[in-house]
Amino acid sequence: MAAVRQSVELLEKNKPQQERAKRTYEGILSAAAELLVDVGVERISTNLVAERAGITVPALYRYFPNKYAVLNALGAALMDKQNTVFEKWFDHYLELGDLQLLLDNVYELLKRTYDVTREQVGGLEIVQALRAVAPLREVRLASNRLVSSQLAMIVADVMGQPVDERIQSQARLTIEAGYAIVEMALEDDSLTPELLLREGSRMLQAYWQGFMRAG
Amino acid sequence: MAAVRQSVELLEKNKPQQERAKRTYEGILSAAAELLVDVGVERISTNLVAERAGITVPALYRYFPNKYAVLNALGAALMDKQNTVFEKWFDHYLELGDLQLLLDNVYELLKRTYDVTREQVGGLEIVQALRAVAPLREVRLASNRLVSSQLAMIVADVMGQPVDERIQSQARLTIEAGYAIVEMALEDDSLTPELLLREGSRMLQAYWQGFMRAG
DNA sequence: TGTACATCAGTGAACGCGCGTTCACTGATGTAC
DNA sequence: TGTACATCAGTGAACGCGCGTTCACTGATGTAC
Repeated sequence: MAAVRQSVELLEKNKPQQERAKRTYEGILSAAAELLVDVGVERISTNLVAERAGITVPALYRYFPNKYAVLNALGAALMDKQNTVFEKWFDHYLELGDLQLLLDNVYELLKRTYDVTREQVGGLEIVQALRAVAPLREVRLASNRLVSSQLAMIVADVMGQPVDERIQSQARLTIEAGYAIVEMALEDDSLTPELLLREGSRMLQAYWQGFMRAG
Repeated sequence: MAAVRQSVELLEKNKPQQERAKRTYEGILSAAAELLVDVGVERISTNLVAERAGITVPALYRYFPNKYAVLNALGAALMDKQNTVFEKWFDHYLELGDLQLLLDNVYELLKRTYDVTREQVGGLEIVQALRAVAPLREVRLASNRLVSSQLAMIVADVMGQPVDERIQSQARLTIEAGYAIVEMALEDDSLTPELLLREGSRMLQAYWQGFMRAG
């Protein structure tokens, strides 16, 4: 009797080609981001998005098959930015082949991730929609798994160890904890973001410090 | 022009008094939990909930003013269970006045929180709805703040320190990270929950170990 | 123990509204000649 | 440089449906006498 959740098309339809179309496309994403803040995931609709973007609904349907595809595009763009921050940071400090240098600069990573998420309108709401909306959940999971397996591989390589379950889950946990810390810093205004990010980086440092002594 | 998000009534209306009413009330909550799994937060509606609970919609409105109140009741019940787990664990190991004992048993706390969330139908979905749905977000934040300020107070007391911002954010971060770990263990089936919870507890231990040496 | 009655619990029917989606269309843009 | 034409972009109108919410109501439960 349980209704099986139908799979949802998340891919975009027509790509915008002309200048005007690109503005429309961007306008849809901006409107969606604003509405995520103003009315929330549970209330957002293609009608509302089109109205706020100043276009008619069929124009939206030209580019997106449904509202999940809009949220997906929004989420994918933000995750891309976050992943880029991570990769740049990682590559930069890895140059010397010394993991300790990475550890010493965890705060910088958290702060940059925080900044990039904060700069995006509705950044927090987007990230939380990725957690809560089922068709998007898998997108987020896949992205986090990818990043953490890259992390696990490189760390194992530098330390001359095999990529076992232990190191995989350590990497996975690190990524997940990192995002949780950033989200908390965005969400909670009773403590300053800097303080929370500081503490967060101390936590990750302490975690890896033990591993590096043991390994 | 930005639509201001209206505040939403989250409180229940009539409390069920007779036996039959209690069954109806519980049936509403169970139906909502199932639907959270089957159709997701963005699709759940009072109509769907009433239908699945085997009652008519006005019967639901007898107890809840809207769907947010239903989700709120569901979320509050789960957070209560989680907080109870925490408090029992905390009080139990604090008896000897030794924080180290608490640290040594962090895994147990995470595992019990994991279990209690897993046992609730739609536990993960409920927790994520609490994050993503704005009117509920504050409920979750308030609960986490309360628990972490209690933690901060007791820890400061045992260590003979004042409750400063530093210790407050440390406690806050611990609670938030704890829940993030549990949620990841529930969400990701590519790594075993036990392994992830183990790693999670190692992370929290390493974090506090440094604090206790320093303090 | 029986029943009348007050209160509690749930129903059926109705409402206006915004939702997602599609259609045949008009208008804008860019380019081949 | 001008224009005809193909393609791209967006519109207006319409649809059936499920949504939240309310109403006057019937039926169930419990208790005073």
